Amino acid sequence: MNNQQFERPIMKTLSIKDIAVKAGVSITTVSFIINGKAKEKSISEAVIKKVEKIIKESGYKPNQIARSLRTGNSNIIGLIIEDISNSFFSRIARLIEDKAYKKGYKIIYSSTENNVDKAKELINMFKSRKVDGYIISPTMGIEEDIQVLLADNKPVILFDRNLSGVDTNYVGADHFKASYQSIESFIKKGKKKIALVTTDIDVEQIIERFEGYKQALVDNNIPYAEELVLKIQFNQDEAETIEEMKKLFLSKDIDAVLFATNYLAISGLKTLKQLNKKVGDEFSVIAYDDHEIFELHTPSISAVQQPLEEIAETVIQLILNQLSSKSKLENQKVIIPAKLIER
Amino acid sequence: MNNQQFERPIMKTLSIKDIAVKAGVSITTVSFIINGKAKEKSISEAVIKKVEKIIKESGYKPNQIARSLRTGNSNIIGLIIEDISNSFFSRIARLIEDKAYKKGYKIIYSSTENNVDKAKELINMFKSRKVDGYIISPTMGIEEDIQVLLADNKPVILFDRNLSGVDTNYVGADHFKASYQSIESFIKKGKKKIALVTTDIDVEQIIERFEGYKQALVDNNIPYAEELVLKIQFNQDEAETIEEMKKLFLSKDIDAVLFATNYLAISGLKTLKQLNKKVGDEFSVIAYDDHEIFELHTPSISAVQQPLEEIAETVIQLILNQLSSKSKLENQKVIIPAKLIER
DNA sequence: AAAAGTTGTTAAAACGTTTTACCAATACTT
DNA sequence: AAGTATTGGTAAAACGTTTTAACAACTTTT
Repeated sequence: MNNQQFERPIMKTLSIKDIAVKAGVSITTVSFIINGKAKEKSISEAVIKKVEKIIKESGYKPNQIARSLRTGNSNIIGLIIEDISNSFFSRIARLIEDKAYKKGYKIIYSSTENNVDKAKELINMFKSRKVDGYIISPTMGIEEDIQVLLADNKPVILFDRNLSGVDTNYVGADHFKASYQSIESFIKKGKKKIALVTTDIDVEQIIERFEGYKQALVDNNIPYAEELVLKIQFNQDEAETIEEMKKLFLSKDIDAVLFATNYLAISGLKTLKQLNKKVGDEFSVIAYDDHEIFELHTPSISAVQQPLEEIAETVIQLILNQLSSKSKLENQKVIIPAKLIER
Repeated sequence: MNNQQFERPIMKTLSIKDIAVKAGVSITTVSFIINGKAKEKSISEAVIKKVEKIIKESGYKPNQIARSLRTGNSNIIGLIIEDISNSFFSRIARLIEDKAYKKGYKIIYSSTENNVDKAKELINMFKSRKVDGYIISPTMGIEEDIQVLLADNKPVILFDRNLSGVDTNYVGADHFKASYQSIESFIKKGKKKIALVTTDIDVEQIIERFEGYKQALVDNNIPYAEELVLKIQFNQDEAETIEEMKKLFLSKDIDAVLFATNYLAISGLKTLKQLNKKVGDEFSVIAYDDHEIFELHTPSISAVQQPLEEIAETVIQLILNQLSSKSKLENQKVIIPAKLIER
């Protein structure tokens, strides 16, 4: 690498003081004008105009850091998700970002990779950056940290998965029901040997999907058989996942399978492709969480579609309510129905 | 909504002063210890131990806002991308985040939606938040804003697409060559009527793909025909895009098509599905930017794969170098080869 | 024995805001 | 004419750090 060096010219950035001096008024006056308190503080129209003109011309932007230090809030919302490269999360993130942005809030996000330590660290980092509120798709084990946030009176909205130990806001889909309905749709088609491929992480939404699966079987007089449930280790290498699935698909005379997450479904489709086994009348598949792939696949794959837009909207609504209210609002759990898209 | 109210208990967060008082030393001493300058400032071993113990026990975390205000930097890198819900960007973002994180830097990201005004706004927001450096996949029209950042001596790394007007660092794939090779691979298979579906946005990487397409044709004595190039308006409704593609695919006796972006390829596959036209020997397809869909599609779709890992690594390397150097380093343009994955 | 270092520590300024409390001058009431 | 509001504005404290410059008390060098 070529390390030829240049001198660093120093360009002083403008401060409120510079504006005040230029306008011949006090810092206070400028501050009032910037913050829209000019009327309230009865600053004369002439002064307002003059200061605003100078601000516009000079391109002055208040230092948000100083502002945050003084006011104690940052207009930033921390978003903690499992993995931004998962399309479910990236799409939610995008929606949340858009909506927050329109209300003057910015988002800092980070991925936990479903790792408790990283999640805790992220919460700490956000805390020391004084974010105004938290939107979290939690991992197990951060209950206490969330309690601390709540004790500190910060708004916290959990989404996608609830944390049974903590009493806070939650927005998520009705996973039990969606799972139940998926299985019922299999049964209506005459399926008998219905498998479930799920992950081994113990989070509420995964458990619910599992429960929905079991309950639907039982309610329809099909005995629940443990060997038809494959639990894939989280973060396991995809090749290994495919091997495990192959075993399942080959050994039992399975005629339908519900995948509890979209990435598992994708691995499942890869598995089927390798086995040269076609999805169709004798072998039905439903994926949990829709994905562009499923629509395009030949044949198209049915999927449970979570109402992303609605989830994002609710999440942002809840947090903004909390942020604008001086007192703590009562916690809400919002369960939104998910939709089975049959293809 | 139930607005039952609770009182907000106030829990004072610890400051360095609290620690100093508790330890019976000055704030300065605590600060030195926190910042690893204890040795250098010859603080006694006993005091160091005592203060560290108190810090650990109390769970004190320095207020990063105050720290930023004082030092003028934030340990935050701003990442500006086109759209986090596009898998190319979300995967890059994730890699960059991971790598930055390991070096003690945090990432704030935001999407521009390829909108100049939003991009400018984001730069301003990052500026007022005093981010230490910028990683940007730029839109046209923000050249000046970037110049301002550079004049202010902030490290800026562009990626994915270069901005011809600005002299700064850039990391991207060799789009011209990858496109050229894709077309050549078509020609080797005996294709004659090769179409290009691209977008109308005038960014360098798109133009390069177009140039590669043209050049490969010319070099192989196939006349370039304007009517075989379809430029899709950015952000256009997908239904309309599909209509336009239908027209193209039906009207000319096209035997191969290169899609200049992965989302266009996905729309293209949907179009073909609707037309009941199969990808295969008589109709070849290559997508630019790989996507899980392409591997899984029946038949599998060839794609140009950008070396995400390498791009992310280079980007982060460049920016960290700049950040740790007190003087400005010479700008670098790093072009990384992209790989055509034939499926 | 005076000068020069070293060791261990600290007071106070500075970063750029917001906000409280206050002031001066004029206008309105009584 | 005295008191009271209103208008238009400001000085200074505070937010929680980092860092500079200094100091006291020793120790070593001359």
